[in-house]
Amino acid sequence: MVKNVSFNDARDGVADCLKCSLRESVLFAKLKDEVFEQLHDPIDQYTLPVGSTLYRTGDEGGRMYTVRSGILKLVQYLPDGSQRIVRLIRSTDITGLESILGETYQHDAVVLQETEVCALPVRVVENLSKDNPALHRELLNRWQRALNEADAWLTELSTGSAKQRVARLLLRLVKDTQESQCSLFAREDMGAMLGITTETASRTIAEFKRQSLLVETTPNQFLLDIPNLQRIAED
Amino acid sequence: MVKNVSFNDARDGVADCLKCSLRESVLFAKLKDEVFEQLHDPIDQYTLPVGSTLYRTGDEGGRMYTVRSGILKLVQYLPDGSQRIVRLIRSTDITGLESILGETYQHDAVVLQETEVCALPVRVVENLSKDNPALHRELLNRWQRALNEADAWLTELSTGSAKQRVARLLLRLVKDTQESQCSLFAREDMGAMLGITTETASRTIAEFKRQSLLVETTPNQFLLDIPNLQRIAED
DNA sequence: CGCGACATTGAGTTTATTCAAATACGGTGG
DNA sequence: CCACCGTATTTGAATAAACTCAATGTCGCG
Repeated sequence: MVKNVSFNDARDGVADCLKCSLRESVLFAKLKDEVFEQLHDPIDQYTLPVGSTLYRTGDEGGRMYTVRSGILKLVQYLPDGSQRIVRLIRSTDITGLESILGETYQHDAVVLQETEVCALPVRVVENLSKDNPALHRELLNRWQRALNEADAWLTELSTGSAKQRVARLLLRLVKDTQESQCSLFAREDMGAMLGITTETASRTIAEFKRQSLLVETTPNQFLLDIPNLQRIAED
Repeated sequence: MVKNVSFNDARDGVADCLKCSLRESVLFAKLKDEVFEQLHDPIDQYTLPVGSTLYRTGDEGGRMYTVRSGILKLVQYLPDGSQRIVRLIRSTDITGLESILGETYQHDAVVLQETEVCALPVRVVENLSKDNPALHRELLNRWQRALNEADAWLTELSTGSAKQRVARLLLRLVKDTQESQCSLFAREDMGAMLGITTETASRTIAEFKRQSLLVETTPNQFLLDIPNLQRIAED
């Protein structure tokens, strides 16, 4: 069990959106330079260590977050206390969208790999989207993206045998990148993503290693045998 | 396997939104009467029989649908052809939201109980939402609602033992209604909702019946023993 | 070096799946 | 109205998969 670290003191400073290296792929991609200069509400940047919590279920955040780098898990809990990871948030993703509706956060957002985020006050996003149809449309896109992701987790990661699920998770982790290289999560987290136990996750990964479907190049960096993993994922 | 029935000939006519009995709870709830009178694009109404398909994955629909009555399943398919039901759509729900982004539909939408829908052309919704912040906000709400639902299916309906999942599904089916009464789906569909086999779904339901957790009052109408189902769902 | 956290492995048990058979059910046509 | 057909449900038995609980290994860090 990972201890809860707050991120109060992780503030790096005010982001310079104009010079943002992710400007192309971020929520604000379509905005003109002039618009940024109207921003009097500053956009804060944070760096969050592994195990820290960006926000918690039920918090009244009032902020959405753009992830610049790193990985977060969105976690929900069952009445019996067991956890289920419902989504991963990665570079260029946005999380906490629900706060724009005035809702409290629906998940715990916990850092799996050191993460840099920009905090966007809801007020700012609302104002901007009011007279920026492009931004507004981008918001809808993000919502739909989250929904597609949620559906994919159901269909791909919560259906079929443990071997299939693990294979599909691995393929998902490298899909975007050209590389067939990726790093893995703690077995407990993999279990919580796939709806299987920690032990089953571990056994499956261990077996994949023995079959050279996974080869560890450097610590926690794995090369995947994509064709054979695909065969497992599909049949 | 249910045969595919198109709904081409199911058109009932043009809806009279002003007199809509669901006006309060529908996407257009907050619109003023005058606005409806500006609608030159008519809103068609359809009645769909069980087993028919409202839209298919990949269709370029250009329409969203408000469900007036009945139940639809949203289905996705795995490469091996097996199906997974990712959500149910019921009275006052909207489906096909993705079409407002110009995307094709992400699911097959298949009728489980005779369903009445109103078809909203994307063009109409876009125009209305342009100068109706309330409608616009309602759209966002619907998106978030779908997302919450997707997450809940993952957490509640795809986690834990078959007994727990079935119990949670049953509780979900009566949650909105005051009654502890509900009708059940085909076992094959229940399996596809819960990520279990048809046989396991059947065995579990049969066992619940023997334990009087479910009592059939009239054909396919069941009274639920909610407290005991809750016990099963949670432990 | 040794501690603590995590990963792996083992053995036994439970649960779910598979494949097959039997039963119930709804609707149709005689 | 009843017999019959096709479909869905239920049940059975054997098998396979995943889970539980416990022990052992491994790795990084103080």
